[in-house]
Order: sequence, then structure tokens, then C-alpha cells
Amino acid sequence: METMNNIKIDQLRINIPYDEIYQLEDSQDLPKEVLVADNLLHLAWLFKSNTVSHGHNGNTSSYNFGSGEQGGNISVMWNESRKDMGILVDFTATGKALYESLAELHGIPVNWKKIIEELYEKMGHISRLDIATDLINYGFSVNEIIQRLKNEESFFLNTQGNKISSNRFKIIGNYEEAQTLYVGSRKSDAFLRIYDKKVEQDRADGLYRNLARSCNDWVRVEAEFKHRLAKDLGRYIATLTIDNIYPYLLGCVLERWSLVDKEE
DNA sequence: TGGGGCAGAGATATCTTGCG
DNA sequence: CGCAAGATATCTCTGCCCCA
Repeated sequence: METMNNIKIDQLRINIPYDEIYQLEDSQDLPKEVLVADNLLHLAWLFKSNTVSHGHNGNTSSYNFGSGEQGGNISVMWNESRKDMGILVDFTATGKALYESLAELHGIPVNWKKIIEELYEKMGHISRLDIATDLINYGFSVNEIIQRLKNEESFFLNTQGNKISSNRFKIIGNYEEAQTLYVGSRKSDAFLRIYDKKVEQDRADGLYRNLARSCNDWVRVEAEFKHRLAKDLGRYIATLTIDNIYPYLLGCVLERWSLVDKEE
């Protein structure tokens, strides 16, 4: 069965306080930093093997789970000389999907709500969260949305209910057809990316080329939350009393960027 | 050596609303 | 109309790392 809705967490990054390692016994298999992540996520149990490499983004060490070279990665990264940066667990979109499939296969589906709750109990946090939704056969293309925005027939409203001015839009595409719309700055804590997945996937190497070919339109909406906002979002998720966090996630996106038509 | 990225915290810029 | 408050959005700063 597919999920009840079409909202999903696409990518996420988890930050666990470094001092969690002092709660652990020594192990011959894995560094304590990895065990900290493993306690929360059971990566070693699911993946059996791992690779070791350099970390990214200020981290020196990295243990990678997943298929390795060909994406599908989950990386546990840290830097011993920067314990304040914590232990970072990075799930790429494919890595996260793989992690979820493996857990399902082992009969223990991933419960992100529980994981996030436990993470915040340990004083950790989420430092990046991408929320995605696919609109397939809704009858409009990215180009049409952009044209409507240009003609001021539609608007994006922010959390305050105010219009988001067009100078925060960045449109990418060719002359006739816009294919991607960014709302907000890529560098900011929250930004929205809307693009034409039909075009993106209709390539020789597209994983979902058949789907791309058979649908009329496929619009991908991706919200990217970072830093403080991701941290706050995670804290809120941790306080929810229900396991189905997806309607809430959609709410987070719609609250920040709601697309409305001009009323006459 | 410069570019790019992340963490955390803080500073600045910008926009809207409410009030006198 | 002008201005301040509130709320964001965006940028800056220090550290640290890898890679080209």
C-alpha cells in the first residue's frame, strides 16, 4: 500500500549531542560516535556493513551506511575537535528510502515520530528537513502556476497572511516554458522549490521515466527547512501526541507558502 | 589557496500593521 | 502620513573540513 497521503519527508539531517558518547561502553566494532547514532536508528542492524570516509561540512570522520558509491547513503559524521558541532546523521533522499524499505523488510517500520521524540529527549535536534509532495495529474504545470503568479492571478501568502513579493521568486527555464520556481532565498532557513518532475524524470536515466511518460502533469513541491526552523519544527513534531505527523508537515508548508487565487 | 558548506549565535534589512 | 513595533528574511562571523 502507498501511504495515505502524498506528503513525505524527503531528506533530513539529525544532530545528536556529542556527549552522548560518554553514556556508552567501549565497542570493538564501531566508534562510539556511530553507536550513538545506532542507538537511535539501528543502522548497523539494518545494513550489516558500512564504509568509512572523510566527513563533509567541517566533520573529519564519516561512517556511511547504504549502497555506498551509488547514492542511497546515510552518513554519520563528526569532528572530535569540534564536539560542539555534535554528531550529524545525514539521510539523502534515496538513503532514507532505502532505510525505510529495509526496516519494513525486517518487520519494524520506521516511526519517525518516535525517533524524533527520542532525539529531543537526548537534547538533540533536526537541522534539516525537506518536505515534499507530488501533484500528479492535477491538471496544471509549473509553467501555468508561474504565469498565474506573473499575471497576479495567484499569490503566495506567508505566515502573516501577507503576499510574498515577486522579488523573492526565482524562475528557471527557457523562454517559452518555466520549469522551476524558487520562493525565498536558498540560503534562508526556509525555501520552497516547485519544479516539473515530468520533465526531470523523462530522461534516459530517470528512475521513474515510465511514470513521467504516462502522466499528463507531475509537479513536485519541496519545502526545505534548515537551522533554527528545522530545529523548531522537530521540537514541535516531538510534542505531537499522534504518530501520523504528515498532515502536520503539510500544514507547516501551507502555513508558510499558501497559494491563493485573487478573489474578485 | 579559494570555494563551498555546516553549526550556532547574533546582527541587519525589509515589510506590514496599528496608532496617533 | 509618519513612525514604531513585530515578525521575518537574509546575511555576517568564527571555526572547521574537504576538494580541486
